[in-house]
Amino acid sequence: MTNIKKVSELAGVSTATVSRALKNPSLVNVKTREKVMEAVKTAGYRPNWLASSVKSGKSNSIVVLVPNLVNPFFMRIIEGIEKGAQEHGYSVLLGDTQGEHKRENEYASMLLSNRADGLIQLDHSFPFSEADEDLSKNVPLVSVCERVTGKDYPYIELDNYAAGRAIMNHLVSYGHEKFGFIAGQRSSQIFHDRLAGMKSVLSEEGINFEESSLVGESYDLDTGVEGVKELLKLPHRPTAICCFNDDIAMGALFELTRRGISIPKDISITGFDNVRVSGYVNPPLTTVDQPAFDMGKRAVDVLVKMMKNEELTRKREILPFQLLERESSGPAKR
Amino acid sequence: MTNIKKVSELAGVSTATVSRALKNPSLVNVKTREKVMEAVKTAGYRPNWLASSVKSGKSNSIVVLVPNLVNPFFMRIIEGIEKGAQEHGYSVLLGDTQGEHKRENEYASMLLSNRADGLIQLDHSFPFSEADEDLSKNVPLVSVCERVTGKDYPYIELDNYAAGRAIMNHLVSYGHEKFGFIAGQRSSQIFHDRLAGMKSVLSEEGINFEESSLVGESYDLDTGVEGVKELLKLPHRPTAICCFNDDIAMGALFELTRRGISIPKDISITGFDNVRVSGYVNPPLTTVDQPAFDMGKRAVDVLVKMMKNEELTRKREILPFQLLERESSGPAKR
DNA sequence: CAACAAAGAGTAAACGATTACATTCTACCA
DNA sequence: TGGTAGAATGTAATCGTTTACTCTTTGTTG
Repeated sequence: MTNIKKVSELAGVSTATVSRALKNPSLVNVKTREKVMEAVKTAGYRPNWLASSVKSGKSNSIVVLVPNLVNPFFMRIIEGIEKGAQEHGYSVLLGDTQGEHKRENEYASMLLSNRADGLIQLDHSFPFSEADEDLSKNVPLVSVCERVTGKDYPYIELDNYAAGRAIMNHLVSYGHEKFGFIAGQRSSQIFHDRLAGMKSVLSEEGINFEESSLVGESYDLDTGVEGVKELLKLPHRPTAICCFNDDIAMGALFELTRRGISIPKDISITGFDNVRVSGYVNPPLTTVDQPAFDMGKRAVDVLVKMMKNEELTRKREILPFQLLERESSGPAKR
Repeated sequence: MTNIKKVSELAGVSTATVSRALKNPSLVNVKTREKVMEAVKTAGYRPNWLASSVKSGKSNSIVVLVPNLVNPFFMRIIEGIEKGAQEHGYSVLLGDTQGEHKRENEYASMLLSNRADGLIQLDHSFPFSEADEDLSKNVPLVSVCERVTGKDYPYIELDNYAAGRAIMNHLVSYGHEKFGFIAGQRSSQIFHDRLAGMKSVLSEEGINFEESSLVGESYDLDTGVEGVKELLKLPHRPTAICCFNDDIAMGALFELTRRGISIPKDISITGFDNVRVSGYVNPPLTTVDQPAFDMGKRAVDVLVKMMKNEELTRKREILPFQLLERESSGPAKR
């Protein structure tokens, strides 16, 4: 192992000088500096990151808790996180939780053992009730997409209420009156926000919201398939189906098409997230674009502030969304 | 900060005893052990991971170099890596390279500064020619999917040659004679393997391979769209299009459908990877299933062996593939 | 020319753990 | 009863850096 001592001997100076030459060059004489650099080069020396970190007490790493890596929307967020982390000089530790509390706890405890300095979650589950009590303390934690109910951790999201309204306004303007909804977990805060937004438009239009028209409990393609099956059994078949993400919507689209139901002629479909492939299915999905990359990047900005104990100007960051009216939605069939 | 010294004072023992009680309990008397555990609990002590790592010289972390996080096939591999790493007690550092050598180099140098002990790449580009020369040494490195040409780093992949043959046999058995190919980077080894497999079948069948039928240079949905545009301009329109991954295939499917060309009646399409959504487009894609999760997990197994300086029984791990004959391929139009 | 500031470099003490070695104590056996 | 093995614990060195503190040298100013 080539350590700082070897370099110092090679350069004929003390280890302190080597360290200064590398980290704080202005403190050492130009000629010595050059000698040191020369020695560094010939020795092939790289400062031991572990050692510096132990000294500073900072690992310069952040953990990202992701329920599921295969979701391209999450991954886009993580790309943003990665970029932001890199710019701030942090590394990203991947915490694939698969939704298990045990794993979430494991990754989160990295904060307590100095393996990581902060945590970003793409879920709303941490810190959960049975979580390690030390972790419920004021650790640097930021939520993206979701917010933690009852706690006041900062979070980055978009105005899901407004987005819900936007989708529903769009459909209502096409004359739809009978809706189906395929959703994810009921515990999700953003689910309630979006639904509330949609309901607000419905009530303005004097349209009833029926509990039976809300089906589904998770987020994958199959949820869309099963959701459609359920919705088609309803006494009044919906003319528009709002899905809470693009995967669900693509599943729904698949099942409807398979049954010979034409989109959007017979039924309109909307998604959410604007994952890339949603623009390449037939027909392309009407959906809400979320600035996923930016959300990730902003999350890091906020987290870095917290880790540096800087004051946060606000706990809540709302990013803009955009309704993409594509071909999966159209005039209601009468 | 609660450190081992505080705990030792609280328990009325030396720091050595505390350390032993935690890491090597059999060396400590039961009663003392309990006292220590008690103190650990009341102090809320967690061993400082950085400090232990400095001592051992091992960071117990591995870096994963990914060209692109949004690809669900890569992400499935990474899920496998994550799982494997966790089981072996390693953490995963995310290295999103976006295909840039500079970034690859940055992440790879984590190995030299003790920030990580090993590296897994989902790409074939590292170590590239201009790479830091220290990195070209014998570092623990495993490639998944791709292999590094010219070097003998271990790699995990499937028999792409055979998979290429399987796809082509399938199409030939449907009577296809005129093919189009939409591919990714020419520098990719697996690309050549698959193409060679396909060509071998063609030559057995006495079918000519035309250079002009091979288009495309990257891996995304647009590559499929553009590829189709190009292929349709050919003097003899292909009756089957082989795409080198599912994203390309879905792009192709999208563009063909948009032009009113019916799949598979007019043209058959095949993909590769079996990403989840490929079974939920209309029609579902004929593709090759790769055991992505297992590939990731196996890569970690191999890497861990390397990091422990154990002997590798073999450098090359070939995993089984499966041809999924779905509805995007069918009898050739005559 | 005395006095003092500033620059440059070295010494040694941290950081928080682990562990080789030394020490103490008990128990057992000849 | 003396000797020894083994268990249990403490002391202090160590990992590779960083940095507070000290010392020397040089330059500046009244």
